[in-house]
Amino acid sequence: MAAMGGNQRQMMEDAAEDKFPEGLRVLAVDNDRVCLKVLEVLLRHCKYQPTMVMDAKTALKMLRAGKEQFDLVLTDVRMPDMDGFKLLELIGLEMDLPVIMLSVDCDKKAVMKGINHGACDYLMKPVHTNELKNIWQHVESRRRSQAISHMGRDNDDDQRVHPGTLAKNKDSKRKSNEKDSSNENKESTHASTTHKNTRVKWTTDLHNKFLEAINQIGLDKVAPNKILELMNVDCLTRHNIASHLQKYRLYLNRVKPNSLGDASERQNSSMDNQRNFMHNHEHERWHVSSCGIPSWSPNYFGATSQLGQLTDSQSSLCMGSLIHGGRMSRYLVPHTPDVRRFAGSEDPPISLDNGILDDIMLDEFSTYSSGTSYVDSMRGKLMETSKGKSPSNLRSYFTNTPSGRGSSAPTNDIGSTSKTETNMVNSGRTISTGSNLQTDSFVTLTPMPGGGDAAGILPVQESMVNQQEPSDLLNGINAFPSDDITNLLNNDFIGEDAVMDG
DNA sequence: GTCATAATAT
DNA sequence: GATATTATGA
Repeated sequence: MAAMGGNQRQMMEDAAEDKFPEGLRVLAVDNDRVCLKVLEVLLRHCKYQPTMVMDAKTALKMLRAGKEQFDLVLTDVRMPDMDGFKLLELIGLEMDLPVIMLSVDCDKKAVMKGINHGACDYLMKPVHTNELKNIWQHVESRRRSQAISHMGRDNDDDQRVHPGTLAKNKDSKRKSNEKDSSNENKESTHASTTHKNTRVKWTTDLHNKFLEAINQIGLDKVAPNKILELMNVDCLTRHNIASHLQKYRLYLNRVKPNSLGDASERQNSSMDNQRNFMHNHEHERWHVSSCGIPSWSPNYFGATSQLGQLTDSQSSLCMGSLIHGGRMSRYLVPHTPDVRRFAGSEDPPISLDNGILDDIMLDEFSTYSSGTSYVDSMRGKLMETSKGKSPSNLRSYFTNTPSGRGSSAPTNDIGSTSKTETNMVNSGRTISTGSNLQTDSFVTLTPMPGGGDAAGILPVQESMVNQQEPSDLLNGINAFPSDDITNLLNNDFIGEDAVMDG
């Protein structure tokens, strides 16, 4: 690594001298035909090789296609289909290319926005030849910094550079794939448009699409390629899906381990339950879960982050209700996006007329609020917790993932883990009762292996959730104390007839 | 297509 | 440092 010094540097310099500024390949994007023409003339005048495009989407397509290699992108800020900032952002995400913004607007904010989004320069229109003469420097300096960053690495012969601003590429150990991409790169000395292997962030939207696809296919027939097809999302690969699917399955296994009891029997009875449930709770089943909150963490499939995402006021609303001996339904209120409606009111409307679910629920809660010894003891613990003891040990029961550092065999843990989880459900619930938990500890409540996970699995279509009546949501959520209910909820995803409404 | 595990992010 | 998430390779 350190052995590189002179030689490579010299080569870089040579390359730079050979190629810049002449022949710099510039992709210019502007929806204004006249501006574009002027720009083209100027660029040619500067001995660059301009390619002119009138809209950002086309530009992006060209860049993604990679047929032509570009060294730099010049883009207008204001464009109808996709503005320059968006284009800038996407380029930053997917490839390493210097982007220069063009605008008639010399507003400081706009400039800052451009720079913050990763633009390497911001030029005012009309652009002058002198300014264009210098743009090659951005390419050169970027190239240098790339080379330097490569010098710090062993034998890493590809052209990838720093992580992008919005997504980081992993560019360390790459094996067979690496060869492929470096071969591609050899087609041209300009590697600028090489795509980064971005790390996919599974946002709620993405996950919803994923679930939607699974629902369409049926969990038993599901396969990465099919999902990929149905999801129809650019930039996603089969591998991305496979990885996510793997995680999803692990999750399902964890919350509904087949190791407990007779799997087929369980399945059948749950299916019956499911039908009943679907009949009575046609809406709840899909709405229980999703909060429509953009980022799911730490337990994506469990609803863990839902409370984690709550604002302070929402959290305190939870606490308030709980502390006052409220029923479960109350503290669940904040799970819904509709909580804001209640933020200022004492009692959200709660209806509990959902037959079996509510009976179960009421049973559960009457027991728990009337103070059995078990509950009392747990409450005691709770109070300790709320006095500052970290409940993280409890949390681990809920957030426990079978994969530590990838080395453990997930399936081995499942049986025992989930059993523990099940046992912990009550304590989890109790915890929530009395303490003024921090959001973090609160989070532990939701992913109960029972309905909690059902809630987690169900993250579908936030819009639906948003429209949902709080009472519906509550009824759905309230289902989770019951194991049976839990099963049937889980079966919404497992059964073939799990169809998402809407 | 699935799984185990490595790499990376939090 | 532990854990979660995602990528990768078999």
